[in-house]
Amino acid sequence: MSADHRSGCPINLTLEVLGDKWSLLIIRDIIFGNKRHFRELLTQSIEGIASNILADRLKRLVEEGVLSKADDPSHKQKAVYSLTEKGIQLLPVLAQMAVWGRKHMPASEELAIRAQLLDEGGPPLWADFMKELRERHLGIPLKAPRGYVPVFQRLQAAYEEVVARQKAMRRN
Amino acid sequence: MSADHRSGCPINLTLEVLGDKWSLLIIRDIIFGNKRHFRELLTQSIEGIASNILADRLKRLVEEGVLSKADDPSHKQKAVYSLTEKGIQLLPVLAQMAVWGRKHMPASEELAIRAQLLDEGGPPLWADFMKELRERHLGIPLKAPRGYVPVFQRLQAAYEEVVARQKAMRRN
DNA sequence: TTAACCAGTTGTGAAAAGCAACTGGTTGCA
DNA sequence: TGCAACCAGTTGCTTTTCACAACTGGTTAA
Repeated sequence: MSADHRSGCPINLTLEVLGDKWSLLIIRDIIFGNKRHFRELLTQSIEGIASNILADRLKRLVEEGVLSKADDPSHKQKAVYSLTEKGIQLLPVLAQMAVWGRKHMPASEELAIRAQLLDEGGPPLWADFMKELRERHLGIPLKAPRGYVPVFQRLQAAYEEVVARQKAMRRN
Repeated sequence: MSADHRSGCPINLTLEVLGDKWSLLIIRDIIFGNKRHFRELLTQSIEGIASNILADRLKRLVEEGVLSKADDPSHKQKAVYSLTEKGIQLLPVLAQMAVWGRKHMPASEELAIRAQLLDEGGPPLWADFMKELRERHLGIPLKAPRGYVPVFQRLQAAYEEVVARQKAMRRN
C-alpha cells in the first residue's frame, strides 16, 4: 500500500477510485448507453452532469486506468473514451448496485427493467455482456454462437418496449 | 420517483445513498468487523473517520433504512447499530467491490484475504453469510447443519492466519 | 469520588460540487 | 470562402461538504 491511500483494504481502495456521486454514473452511461464522446456523456446524462465535473472525472478515470482515451480518426477534434479491462470488470459491481437500487429504492419502471434483466440473468449474463464490451472497447473478437442476440441489444429492446407501453398507456 | 432524486435509475438511487467515501466503509466495519457501537466504529476504523462525519453518516443510514438504532440494555448510554434487511443485502455489492479492489488495486495481503475467500466462495457463500447477519442483526434463528463453521469465523480465522504468518516472516 | 468511557456537537479552515459563461479549434454545407 | 453548428474542454464564482481538533453532558466501574 502506497502512502497516498487511506488503507490497503480492497473495499477502501475501490471507494477511493469510485466513491463519489458521478464516476460510476459515467461508467454506466459508457457501458449501457454506449456513450463514447464528451458531448454525448454531457448532454445525454439524465442526471445532468456539469461539464467541469465530467472533464475532471474522465481525467481521473483515465489516470486510474479504468478508461482510455484516443483520437477519433473520423474527426480531428473528437476524443473517444473506451473501457479498459479494469473498467469492464466493474460490470458486476454496477449490476449488484442496480439490483439493490431496484429492490430497495423508488426506481422508475423504464429504468428498472435493465436491472431486472441483469438480476434474472445473473453472473452468466454479465459474463456474456463483458465479452461484448471487450469486443467493442478492446477490439477482441466475440465468438458468438449463431443466433446469438447481444445482451446490449436485449437490454435496449426491453427498455424501449417499456417506454412504448408507457406511451400507449398515457394515450388512454 | 420523488422530486428529491436526480433520476429514477436504480444505480443512481444507490449512489445517492451510498455514493461517498465513508458510508460503505461503515457498513463494511459493521458486517466484517461486527462493530456495533459508535466508539468501536470511531476508534477501530483503519481509515480514521472523524467523529462528526461518523455521526452524520450513521444518522443518514438510519434515515435511509439501511441501519437501525437501539439502546443497549447493558448500558444506558450505549447505542447499538444493527443492519436492516436492506443493509444486509448490500453484502453482494461490498463483495463485488472487494473482488474488484483486490484484483485491480494495491491491496495489502492481510486485508485482501477476505476478498479472496469472498471471490472463491461466490454467491452461495454470500448467501450463507447473509443468513448469519440475519441472525445477528435481526434475531432470525440460523438453521445450520451440524459442523457448520460460520463464514464470519472463517474470514476472521483466515485474516488472523495471514497476520500471524507476516509476523513470523518479519522475525526472520 | 474520581477516572475512564459513552455518543455525539461545535467551530473553523480547506476542499469539492455546481452553475454559467466562455475559449479555441474543426467540420459540413451553401 | 464564409458561416453556423459542433467539439472538448476551461475559467471564475458561489454554495456545499469534508476534515480536524477541541469540547459537552452524561454514565459506569473501582
